[in-house]
Amino acid sequence: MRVLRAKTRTLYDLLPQPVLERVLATGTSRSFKDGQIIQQRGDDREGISVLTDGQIVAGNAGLDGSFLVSALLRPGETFGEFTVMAGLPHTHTLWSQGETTITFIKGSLARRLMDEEPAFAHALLTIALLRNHELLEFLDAQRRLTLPIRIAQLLLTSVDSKARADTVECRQEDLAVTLGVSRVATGKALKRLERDGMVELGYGRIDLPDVQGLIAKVEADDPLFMLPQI
Amino acid sequence: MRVLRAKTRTLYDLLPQPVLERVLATGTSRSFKDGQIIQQRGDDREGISVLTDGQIVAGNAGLDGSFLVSALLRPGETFGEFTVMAGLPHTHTLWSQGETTITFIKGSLARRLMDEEPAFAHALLTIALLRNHELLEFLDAQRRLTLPIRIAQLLLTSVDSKARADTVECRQEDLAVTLGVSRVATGKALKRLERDGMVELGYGRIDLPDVQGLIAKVEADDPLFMLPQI
DNA sequence: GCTAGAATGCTAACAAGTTACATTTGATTG
DNA sequence: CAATCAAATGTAACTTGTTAGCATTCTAGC
Repeated sequence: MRVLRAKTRTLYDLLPQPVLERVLATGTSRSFKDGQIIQQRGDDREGISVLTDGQIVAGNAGLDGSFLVSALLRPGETFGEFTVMAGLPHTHTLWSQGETTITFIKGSLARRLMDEEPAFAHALLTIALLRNHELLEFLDAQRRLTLPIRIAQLLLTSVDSKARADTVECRQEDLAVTLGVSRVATGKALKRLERDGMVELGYGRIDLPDVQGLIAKVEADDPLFMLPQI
Repeated sequence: MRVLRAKTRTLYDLLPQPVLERVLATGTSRSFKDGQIIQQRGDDREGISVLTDGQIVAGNAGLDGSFLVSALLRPGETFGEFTVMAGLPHTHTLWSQGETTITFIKGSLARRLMDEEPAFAHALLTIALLRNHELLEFLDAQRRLTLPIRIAQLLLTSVDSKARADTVECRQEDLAVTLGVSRVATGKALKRLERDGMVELGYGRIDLPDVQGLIAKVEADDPLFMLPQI
């Protein structure tokens, strides 16, 4: 599955090298094969995990047992912080996509580390706030914007915003999963964008023949839409 | 408007008194009359604000200009942290409900304060993680659970979980706003709960004649549903 | 070239939410 | 103590998204 999500800042970007090394050295490394369950919704094992290699899918079972994806994690991203700071159980079931490795820092060690390395606490705060921002924007978009516009926003995150035209290699299914809607709805919305000349649909790819026009269209509905500039 | 939301931990709960006093003394106090705009979506003024008195509604305009509420803030709650730590603009327009007072700590001072008072950084991290958790649970519930169940969860947050029966004084509109759905959808869902004998609808009030039964019903769909235990 | 599996397209029936408008409720008042 | 009116709730027509099933198109690999 292709990850479609704006790149976020992670521990790798936010910590000075020596601190990062100390953090990773404090934890213990664990590896998972493709499709293994890393943790279950409701687990209350206290600790902070850093994904060091591979990819993780986060989600939960719906009422009918089907699995609903909530997020995709990439190397450098962390999870489980709130088990340490807030004593809350894990909200999501995580499973590995391909070979993955995580570094697990158990609660007591994590707390000590935060006291001794203010930069660590600082980085975790920044990450939590960024994630918060992302969640709020997502929720907001879901309420305020139509599906075609949300799809356009998502496509634009994987594109050179200066380009005149570009191509995104992804399946409609990938878009659907990230936005939490069905593939059928995604297909319909893409067709509407195609009628407006904003995209051209291919097999496993979507061409954006007029990136600037698409940006303008999105900004007309969401004036504060900004492409991530990290 | 009645606030329907589980009580969360705030700076007031998380900071030792002397630190709290220092934090509040570092900022400057501002007051707003009922209905005044405190900040606009997109503002990028850096600073952390603490709501010290009154109530704030957060939301944004939809495509048609109508206002969509995203959150209700209560005394002790903070906002704007990510303008300081992540350099991001405000996601929501805020406006005061009734007379409100906030304490605004501008970016540079907030950063210094976090360095000098680790407890402050610590508390902000806890708050951010709790909010994260709340947002993830909300998003998750929205995808996985039906509206009647989500409404039941919400009603149960304002009720004595030990009681046999109880009453919630709120308008259907209040429930609708907190869940981000229309009042009509809320009414329909409540009717379904009424047919199941789980609620009795009044004018500006909802009776829960069988609190334990309602809890059981919710837990059947969301086994990890837990009443807030602060 | 063929072909099989993957991805997309289409349809129909249904579910759930929205908007706009109608009705009921209960506090206020002459 | 009716009459009134704004607040709250209810109803109906419509929109959008969902599921399910199947048809079609694409492409990597034989």
